[in-house]
Amino acid sequence: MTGRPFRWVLHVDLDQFLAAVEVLRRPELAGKPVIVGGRGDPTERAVVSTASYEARAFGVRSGMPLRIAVRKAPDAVVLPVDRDTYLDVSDHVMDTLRGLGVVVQVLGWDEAFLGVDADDPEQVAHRVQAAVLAATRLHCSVGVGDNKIRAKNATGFGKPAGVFRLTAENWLAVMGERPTIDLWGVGSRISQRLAVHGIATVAQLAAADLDVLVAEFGPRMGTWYSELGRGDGSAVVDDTPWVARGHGRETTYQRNLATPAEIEAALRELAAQVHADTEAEDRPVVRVVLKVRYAPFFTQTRSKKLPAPTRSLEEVTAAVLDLAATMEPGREVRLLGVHAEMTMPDGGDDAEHTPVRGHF
DNA sequence: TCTGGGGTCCTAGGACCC
DNA sequence: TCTGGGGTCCTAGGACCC
Repeated sequence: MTGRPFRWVLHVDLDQFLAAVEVLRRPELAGKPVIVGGRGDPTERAVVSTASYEARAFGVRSGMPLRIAVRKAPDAVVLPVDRDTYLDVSDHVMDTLRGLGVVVQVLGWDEAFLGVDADDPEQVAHRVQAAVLAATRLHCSVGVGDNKIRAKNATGFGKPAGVFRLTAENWLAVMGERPTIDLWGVGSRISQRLAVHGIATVAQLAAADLDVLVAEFGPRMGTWYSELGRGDGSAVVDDTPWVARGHGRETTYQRNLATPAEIEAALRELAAQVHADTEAEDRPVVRVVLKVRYAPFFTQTRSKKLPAPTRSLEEVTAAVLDLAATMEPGREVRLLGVHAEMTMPDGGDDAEHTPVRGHF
């Protein structure tokens, strides 16, 4: 199945997902500030994955260093990230959604687009919320849109546990005066570059000269940002299971690596882990990427297409060590990452591509 | 304040060929 | 001696998302 456009797109987003799952299995945490991040040790180099609403009241945000978070909320309970549990709960949620007879496009652990042709999408949204709550005791918010962009942007207005509709009719009224960074796919850098051209709000982006955007961002991204400003986009919902283009492993070391021997040992370990991930999918590696973050904060990447696709750990490791030979000698290494791109299975690359990166 | 780990996609520019 | 224009492939780096 390759997906089709729907009359309505629903964007379902679980509220404070990781923190909510932790509270479910430890009911005594209900109502308390809860922070999920790293290994649960706020003295380590790690960041917040999710904070409960009570912790957010202290100014804790996801992506914030754990050390800073506990300074803001000293009484918060800090818990380690438990990926396997969240994945199990996520599967249960997605199965529940599929059980409602809608087309489900999974976006992440706690998010999905639903394709709906009903006359009353809010009624479907409330049915979705009730079903998810009954099956998992988790609350979710639902954005209703006439395409995926509007549905995705609508969800935030429904939080927590609500429903909000955003269509061509009310897009500018609701979004027009908001800063461009509120758009899905516009981050701090792009919003700054837009501001240089006098584009600070969504309405200004919607009215901006396409030539200016294309000159600044290129033909593809310029056109994309122009559409984003108007809320235009695809209403195709596709339930084809996601096939990863590659796998990577990254480690930030609690103490920087200094000697060539410890760096090589770390690279061999990462290469072996990545290789195991590609083996598990039974697809050969076509390209390897090495990412190095030198202390304190300077990142380099090196990549290399392999002469031929390979399944050999020795060849993958050799390519990684080859790339590592260009690393700067004598500098302390804070982070190492090894990423492997794999061949795509036949017909696995015909999905609709969106310049919003990283959804899966 | 000091920045994780899992990803994807886009662009610029160099090398090379005709 | 001075050197166009188009295409493709590849790498490095940037930006964004959850």
